[in-house]
Amino acid sequence: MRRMNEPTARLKIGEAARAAGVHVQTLRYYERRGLLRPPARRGGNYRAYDRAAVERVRAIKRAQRLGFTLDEVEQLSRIRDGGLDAERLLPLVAEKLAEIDDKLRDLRRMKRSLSQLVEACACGGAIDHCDVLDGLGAERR
Amino acid sequence: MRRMNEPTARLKIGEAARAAGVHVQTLRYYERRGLLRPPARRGGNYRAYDRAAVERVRAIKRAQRLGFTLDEVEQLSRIRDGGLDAERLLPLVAEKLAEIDDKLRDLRRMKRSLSQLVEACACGGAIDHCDVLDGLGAERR
DNA sequence: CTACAGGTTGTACCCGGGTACCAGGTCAAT
DNA sequence: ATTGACCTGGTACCCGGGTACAACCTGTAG
Repeated sequence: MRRMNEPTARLKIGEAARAAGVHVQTLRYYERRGLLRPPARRGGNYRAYDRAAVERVRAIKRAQRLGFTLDEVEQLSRIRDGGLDAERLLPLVAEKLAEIDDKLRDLRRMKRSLSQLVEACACGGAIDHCDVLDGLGAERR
Repeated sequence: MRRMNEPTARLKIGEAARAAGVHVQTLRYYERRGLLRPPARRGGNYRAYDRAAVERVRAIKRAQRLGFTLDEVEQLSRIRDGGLDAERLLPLVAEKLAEIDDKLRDLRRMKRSLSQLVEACACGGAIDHCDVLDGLGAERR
């Protein structure tokens, strides 16, 4: 019996792309960029992806949504593969944490403004200092 | 006496750009895109910006940092200029609020992961499931 | 055997958001 | 009157992150 539990799935590129929620070309693009190690090949020279690759792609997209560039994702992974050198890792991560805090602050401010706007609208109201575009037009006016 | 308090500053483009923290070409680009109303002109056909324009640019940059595209900023301002039509405004804003919540969630998750990573490093440690890249490599592994 | 979906490499293009560069014009100081 | 910093419009280019297209190959179903 030659069957372990899920012996590394072997997805074709189209299947992997669907599984990861990206386009086929995106996978090839990541490979070209060095973000994704070239997968094994199987019959017909087809790329054979495993689940881990799919997860990695999902992770990349997540990191991207969080404001990391692909270059930064690359750095992070290189650091990890190089054994997580703390000396190199910490500054990078600290910087990212600071950025994240900035974004959190801005987003919270924005959320407050938008919520106020919605409320004002709901109250039928004249929103003359709407705080979102002239208001998003000024820190404070 | 022909002097009110700050009678709308009249900044040249370079001054306005410095004040707003962007490049001169960015102001012209925004003008071309219709994001910035063409400012008055003064002697020598120079653009004459007032403080409000500068504030608007700062606001645009803020909105952009929050993940709004320039097109969206345009929409938001058009809505506002059209008297803040609640029917049109609310769906757009609601969508943006949802997006903002998503981003907040992701950022908080990321922050947690990165903080854990930093701590683990500080403890000198082997961070094998570092939750940031294979971990940022997998939701849960 | 043929059709057809879906692979392969390669190169070119697109979009958003700027940037760079050019060949002048302008204004203030010297 | 000249110099230098800054302005003008116009056009071309760059970068990140894909996307499209061409020309060919593969493997399964009918």
